[in-house]
Amino acid sequence: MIDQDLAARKQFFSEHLLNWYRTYKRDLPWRRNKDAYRIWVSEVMLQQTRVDTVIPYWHRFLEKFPTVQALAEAPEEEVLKLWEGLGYYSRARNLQAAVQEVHERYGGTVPDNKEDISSLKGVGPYTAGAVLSIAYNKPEPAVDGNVMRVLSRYFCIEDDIAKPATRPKMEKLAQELIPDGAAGDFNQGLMELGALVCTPRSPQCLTCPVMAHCAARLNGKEAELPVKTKAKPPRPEQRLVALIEGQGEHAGKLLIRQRPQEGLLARMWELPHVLMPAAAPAASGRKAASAKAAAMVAPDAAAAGEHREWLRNALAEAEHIHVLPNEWYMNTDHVFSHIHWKLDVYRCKLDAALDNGVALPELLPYHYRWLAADELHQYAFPNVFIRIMDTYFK
DNA sequence: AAGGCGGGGCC
DNA sequence: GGCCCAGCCTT
Repeated sequence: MIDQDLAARKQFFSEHLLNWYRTYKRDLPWRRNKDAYRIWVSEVMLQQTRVDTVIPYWHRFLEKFPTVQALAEAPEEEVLKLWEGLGYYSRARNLQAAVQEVHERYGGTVPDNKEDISSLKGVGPYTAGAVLSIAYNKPEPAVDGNVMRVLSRYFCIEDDIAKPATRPKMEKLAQELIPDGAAGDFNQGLMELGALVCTPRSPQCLTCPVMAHCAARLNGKEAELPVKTKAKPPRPEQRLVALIEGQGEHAGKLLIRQRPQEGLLARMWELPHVLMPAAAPAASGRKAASAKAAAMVAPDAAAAGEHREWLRNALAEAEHIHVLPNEWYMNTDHVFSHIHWKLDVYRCKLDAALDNGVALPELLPYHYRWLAADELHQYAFPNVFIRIMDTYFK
């Protein structure tokens, strides 16, 4: 394509996308004003998370922490609790740390320049560009997955968008397209088009404001673009969960623990569980009754016996929690991007004959506590454990 | 460059 | 029930 055609194609895109956005944009709560803090919170929540999921979280979060100062001074457990179920919990911890820095170093005003805002925890190229353009109308690109998909189609770019090296190229292009004085609306329009029209599968080209000059469409390649290598499948982990039921003064309660400070689901609460080493092929465990019904099939007797023994030994050795596992209760799955937990849950009692104290020293990796049904709201749990405990408490 | 880090929606 | 959606961090 000669330069003049490319320039015209860019000009057409910028103009028509901006007009389309201003006519059809959704009425989202964080679009009601230009408060940089409110927009920042929305952008962090929207990382890897859909708009419909984010809206109720955003309302609860802003109601509880309406200002930079309120979030800066909040206890971390409260922040984590309001993030419960959204996933990627480091986003919440990074956001609070960053807001504390804004409170202390910038007097509560979110920085309006690339260098300062990019130095904040959890603020990468996308979030920096989004806040600068949407809140301050600065001509900075905000390239997320939607934008890469839209640009790769409209300009028929065949670079693999899963490769980090593709990003700078897309950012340069996105910046060149920003119309004078309209960075915020244009950047939001790019993402809005990706979310509503130029969707990952079955793009709605006939309603697209820039279809007339879309290179992928003109070449019949809108379904093949963007090029994106697939992620590796998550590695499976068989885990055994102890549903430890209190007795005596703890009757009706379950034993829960808080995860370590760092790593997966850091500082979240959960039911105690242990990793079961990959079973030998001979004792693989579960009746292969039609794969479809596998959702709730008990392990066979031999596998359940191995499970109970492993659960008892592992909890005793690693945690000094001595349990007597009883009957299998349920199974469920929890899939992360990189791990696939297959959980078998066993009802357990503490072994009265052995050390069954649960006021354990801080030296242990986990911190244990008894939980009553009406105390569930006080702790932040990953959804998978909420499901199990809801089932148990009815 | 590659891997760690959650959870939900669509077909 | 298997497919997809992905920014920022650390290593």
